[in-house]
Amino acid sequence: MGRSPCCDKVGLKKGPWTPEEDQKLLAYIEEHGHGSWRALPAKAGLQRCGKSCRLRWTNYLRPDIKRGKFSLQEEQTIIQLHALLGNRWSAIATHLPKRTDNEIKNYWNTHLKKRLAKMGIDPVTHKPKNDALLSSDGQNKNSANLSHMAQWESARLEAEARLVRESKLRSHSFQLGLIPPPSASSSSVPPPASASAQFIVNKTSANNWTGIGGDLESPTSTVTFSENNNNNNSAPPMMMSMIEFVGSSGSSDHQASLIKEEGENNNLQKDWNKLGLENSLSFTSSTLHHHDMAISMEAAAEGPWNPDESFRVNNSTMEEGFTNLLLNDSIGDRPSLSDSGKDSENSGGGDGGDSGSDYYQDNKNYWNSILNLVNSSPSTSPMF
DNA sequence: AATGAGCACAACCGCCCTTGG
DNA sequence: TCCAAGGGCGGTTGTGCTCAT
Repeated sequence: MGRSPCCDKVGLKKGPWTPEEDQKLLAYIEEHGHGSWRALPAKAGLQRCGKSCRLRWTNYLRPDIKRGKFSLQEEQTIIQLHALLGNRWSAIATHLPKRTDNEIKNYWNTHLKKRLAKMGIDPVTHKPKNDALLSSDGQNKNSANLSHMAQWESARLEAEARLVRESKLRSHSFQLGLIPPPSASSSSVPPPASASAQFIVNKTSANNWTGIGGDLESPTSTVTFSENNNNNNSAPPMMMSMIEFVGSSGSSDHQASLIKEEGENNNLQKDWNKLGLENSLSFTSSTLHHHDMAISMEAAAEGPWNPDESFRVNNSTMEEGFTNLLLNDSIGDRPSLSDSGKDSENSGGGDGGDSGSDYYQDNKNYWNSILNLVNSSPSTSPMF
C-alpha cells in the first residue's frame, strides 16, 4: 500500500544494539517515559529509528522481562496455548508473565515446534500426523466442538490481551504522574481483566490486588475454589483446584451485571461488545454448551445447558494428553523418535483395537488441559 | 587449528489495526 | 467519512556461538 516508512532510514543505525545505546534508551525512558516513539531517538540522542527503539525496549530492556531458559511450566503453557490460539504470540504472551511475544515466538520456532514434529505431531494442528486416517464422523463432530471452543476462548483471550494493553497504558500513565494512583477505597477494584467477566472472582484475590504501583503483576484469570462441591469439601486447595466458570450464557444481563459487580469495568463490557459476544448469546451459549460437552464428554447425552449451573473443569487432566508426552520427552530425554511412534499410537495414532476411543480420550484430555490452562492461567499483565 | 553445519536469538520488515485530526 | 501517523503483530533474516568433522 506504499505506507511511508516509519522514519527516514538515511543515516540511521541498524543491527545489534550497543550497551551505550541501551543505556541511553533506558535512561531516557526512565526519566521521560517513551512518549512518541518516533520522536524518541532524537530526544534520547540515538541514531535509531523509533520503531527499533520500541522493539529494543519491549523485547529486551523493559525491566519486567524475565530472560533465560523457559521452565517446564512455561513450555507447557506455550504448547497448550498455541494449540488453542495458533501463532498469536502476543495473546500467548499475556499468559506468560515476563515473557515477550518475540521470545515466545523464537522459542516456539527453535525448540517446541521441532520437538512436536519430531514426535510425529503436527505443530500446526497439534494432532498426530496420521490423524487423517482416524477421521470418522464422531471425531469430526468432536473436532467441530473443539473448534467452537477454540473460537470462544480465542475471543476471550483477545479481549484479555486488549485489557492487558489498556492496563499497561494506565500503569504507564500513572508512573509518569499523568493519572492519580488508585485510592485506598478503590484499590479493591481489580485491574481490567477478563477474569472479572468470565470467572467468579475470588474476593480475596480481588482485594489482594496491590494496584498499580505496587506489585505490578495483576491477577486476571482468578481461580476460585468450589465451595459447594459435595465431594471436595474437605479437600485441600490443591486437591480441589476446580475452576468455576460463571454461567454467563443465560442472559446478557447476567454477564453485564457480573461485570459491574466484579469490576465495574465498562471497558471490559465494551470489549465484549466489540467482539460481538454479548450480542451473540446464541453463539456464546451454544459454544459454552459445546465447551461443557467437550469437557464432560457426554456429547450425545446432553440436555439443555443449565445457565444457573457453573461448569467445572477438573485440573487433574493437566497431567495427561499430548502435551505431557512432549514435556516428558523433554524432561527425561527419552528417545523421542522411537517413542514417538508409541506415543502417537497411545495418543490415538495407533492401530490397536480401540484406538478410536483412545484417540477420543486423549483428545479430550489434551483439550481439557488446554482449557484448564487458559482458564487458570495467572495471566499477569506485564506492566509498562 | 580450520571450517562448515546447525542452532539460538536479537533485530528487522512489512502488513494491518487503531486513533485522532 | 477519509486519511495519515503511530504502534502492534507475525514472519523472516542476520549474526554470533557451539560443536562435530
